[in-house]
Amino acid sequence: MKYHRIPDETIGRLPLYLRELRLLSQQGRQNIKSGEFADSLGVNSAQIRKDLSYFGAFGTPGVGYKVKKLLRQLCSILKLKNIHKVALVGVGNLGSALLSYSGFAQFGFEIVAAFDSDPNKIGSIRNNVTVEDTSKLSTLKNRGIKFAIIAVPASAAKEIADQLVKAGITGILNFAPSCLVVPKKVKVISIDIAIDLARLPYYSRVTLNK
Amino acid sequence: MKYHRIPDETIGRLPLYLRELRLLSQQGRQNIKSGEFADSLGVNSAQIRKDLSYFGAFGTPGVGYKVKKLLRQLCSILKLKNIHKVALVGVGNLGSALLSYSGFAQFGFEIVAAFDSDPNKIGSIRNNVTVEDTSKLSTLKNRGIKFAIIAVPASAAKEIADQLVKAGITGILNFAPSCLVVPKKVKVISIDIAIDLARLPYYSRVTLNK
DNA sequence: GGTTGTGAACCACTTCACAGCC
DNA sequence: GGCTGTGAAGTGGTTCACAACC
Repeated sequence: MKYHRIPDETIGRLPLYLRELRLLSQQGRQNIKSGEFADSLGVNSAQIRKDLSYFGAFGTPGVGYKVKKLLRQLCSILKLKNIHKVALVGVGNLGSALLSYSGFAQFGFEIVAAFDSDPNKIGSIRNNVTVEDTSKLSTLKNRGIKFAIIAVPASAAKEIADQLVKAGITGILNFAPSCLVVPKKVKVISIDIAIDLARLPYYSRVTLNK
Repeated sequence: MKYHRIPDETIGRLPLYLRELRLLSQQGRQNIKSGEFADSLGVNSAQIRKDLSYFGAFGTPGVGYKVKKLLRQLCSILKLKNIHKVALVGVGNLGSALLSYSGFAQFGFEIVAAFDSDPNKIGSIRNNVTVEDTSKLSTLKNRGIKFAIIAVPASAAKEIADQLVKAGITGILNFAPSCLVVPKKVKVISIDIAIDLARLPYYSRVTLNK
């Protein structure tokens, strides 16, 4: 295939494919065709084949894809073959929930550090992680931690992001309702739960009966 | 302007504009020009003008937009002028965090009901909300609740979604790692935190030094 | 003079459709 | 025969650029 820039949209879908393949694998499925796979994800089958084709030819014409093999390939493409250490900043309600969230493990993520600015929380242990003072964020550089989750109030997020960048973090998952400005080499993915919720009413047909 | 179907992408950005306008309003700003507004959000200024133009002409040539007026217009477009009651299904770690999350209020959302299948949780009170048995989901129909948040394990999500649809819910914010199939009249927005995190390593330049 | 609102141009992603292969 | 991989066509969102307006 000729060279093509790989769309961000494609990268966004690959983890979804991975999630579904895991499910198929657990169900004992050996093979899957792009058509059936697409149906279960609610996308077009050509979309899946095209997405995969950016990275090589993983299937067999007339047969389909081997579930386990494709699973490994996707992990490799997404650089999920090794365990990734993650730092959590902000141990409030949301941060605490994230600390005990089991869903990260399946993609090889492990929260190994937690930070907060509240003296009452610093030093406490949650899910085997000791909460450290945010002034210690610079130590991440020497601890092999490249990813961070921001779960602090909007007012503090920009400052935290700056410190994370200085500490050599290359990827940030941001839950603060704030637009973060970072150098190009750092990737930020922002999730604002309230904003996602705020999109729903628009689509809701106004019904006259209550 | 001629008729145009309004892109989903536009609807996705409007709450972001709303969030930023709130900030500007709090700072006492009276007016904002699309150029400055765009810069603060990291988007193109024509994008903002085009997004708004789908709904009417809200600005003044040569001057810009009145912050408070635009704020009201956006609330109106997004149907956020009234309080929206929300039901939460799944009172685990994430669900509990969502119950005490203060960010929903600014868009007029209020979690007024919570459901779980765990007998130990049913009947308990959290954030002034009594946890009910999931078998009571059908009562939502008569309680004026049109939106729901799913925060249950993937294995239970499909079943819960079906029950929510039957109970007249028109919008779902889904945190379960599962593709939900619902009638067209129901809008689902899915957030899978682990999947968003799983996109980060791909973008991370592999550095040789640890 | 400066900014909005918007048709037109542009660009990028999606879908089609079929050659190639099993 | 059936499905993959992919160039080509289609589609839709983004950006340009400027007329209209304050």
